[in-house]
Amino acid sequence: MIQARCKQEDMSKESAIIEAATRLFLRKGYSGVSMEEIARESAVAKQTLYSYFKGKDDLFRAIIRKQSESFFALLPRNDDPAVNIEDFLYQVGEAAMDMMFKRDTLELYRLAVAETPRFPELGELYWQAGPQALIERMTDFLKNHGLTEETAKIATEQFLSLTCGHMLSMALLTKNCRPAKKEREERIPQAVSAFFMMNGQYEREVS
Amino acid sequence: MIQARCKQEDMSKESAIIEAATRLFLRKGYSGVSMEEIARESAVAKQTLYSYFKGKDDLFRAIIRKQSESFFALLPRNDDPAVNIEDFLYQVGEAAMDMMFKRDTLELYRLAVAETPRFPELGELYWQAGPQALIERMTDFLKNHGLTEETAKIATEQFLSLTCGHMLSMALLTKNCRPAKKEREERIPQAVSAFFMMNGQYEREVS
DNA sequence: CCACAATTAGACTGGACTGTCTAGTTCTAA
DNA sequence: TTAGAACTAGACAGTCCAGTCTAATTGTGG
Repeated sequence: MIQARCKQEDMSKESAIIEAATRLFLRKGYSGVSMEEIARESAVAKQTLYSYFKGKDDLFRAIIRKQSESFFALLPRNDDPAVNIEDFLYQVGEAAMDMMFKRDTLELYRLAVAETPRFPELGELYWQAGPQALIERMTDFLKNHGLTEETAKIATEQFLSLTCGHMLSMALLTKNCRPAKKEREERIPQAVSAFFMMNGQYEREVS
Repeated sequence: MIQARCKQEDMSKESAIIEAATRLFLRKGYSGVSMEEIARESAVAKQTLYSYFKGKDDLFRAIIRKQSESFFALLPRNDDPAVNIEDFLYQVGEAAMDMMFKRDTLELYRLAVAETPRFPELGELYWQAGPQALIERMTDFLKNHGLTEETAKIATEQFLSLTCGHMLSMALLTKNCRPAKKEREERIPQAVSAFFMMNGQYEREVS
């Protein structure tokens, strides 16, 4: 009565639940959402909800887990050793910021931070799937371009801190306010030139 | 019956409430604490609670407001123009990290991030009283030492991102795990030398 | 000693929420 | 066609909580 039927309902009950729950959790936080609301929003009976998921925490874990993985799957994965460092830095910087400052990513980040005391493994997971994964990829790339393990790690952390650090702190403490594309973009060349100053031994063939 | 009486109960009801509520909110978050619990913990009747504060949100706002101001009151406030830049950077870096990575500060930060959607003015307040205040002080200092407005602002943000950025992200997503003093201290000279590389025109008379 | 204010314990209201249960309905596969 | 699975709506039990109310107690100033 509430919603038109779909023919291909094989997987669609579960995915409707997941979709609605994701939307609600990202928008209103863990405590802000009730199972009834999720059931209503996904046009499914409460019983069905509980037949797919053991309980609210189980559903929440599943949602956030899936969501964080799919978010961060978009992180740049450039292991072409032919690319020079400068181009790589520009790519990573831009991709990382585009990703990090999307509304949904910020909300997920907020949610992860907020619920880390209650669901510590989600904070861990989020860190691993997101920032840590990016750090590893970037470190590997730099190692393949002649930096030592230690230097590569430090340079990576510094580069990401420079691009995202300040604006991330600010965005997390401000409702509905994300940095403008333009403002974001100024930070990349700053961070790139900082990188080269601190690792002066590398060539800079591009402008 | 529960607790021995104190003679000087003038202000002590209210301060007992504030103290207990602060402890509880920092430990368990907004939704995780009930008014009954606060009343019990501060050895006060529920009615008294409501005579001092209009409701849970009113109490919460008061607590977080006060707490964030008192936390950040400890931020370094060095406007002695005789101090050279390098010393200043070391001072600020150390103070900022000591402050930022205390358990209570991290919990407050987490709380502010978590409740920003619900209490936007608290996120704003936290940002103003904390990071923003530090940025302004540091920017002023640098302007008094010859940097332009724009350069000072950029250098400040970069310096703070470099010292705190990466470790803050990690600490927020990890329960009960703060970076060790030793690990924190390595970052300061890195950030200081980055500062001077990017602002090469300034003398470096100290090691 | 009295009047009044502050405080207390605890009951209570009204509402929200999780998770279960029931009884009926639709879908599907044999 | 029919049996069983999946699903539905909605009631329900049990818990928790914010905020109010009452009746009693304590402390204090006059």
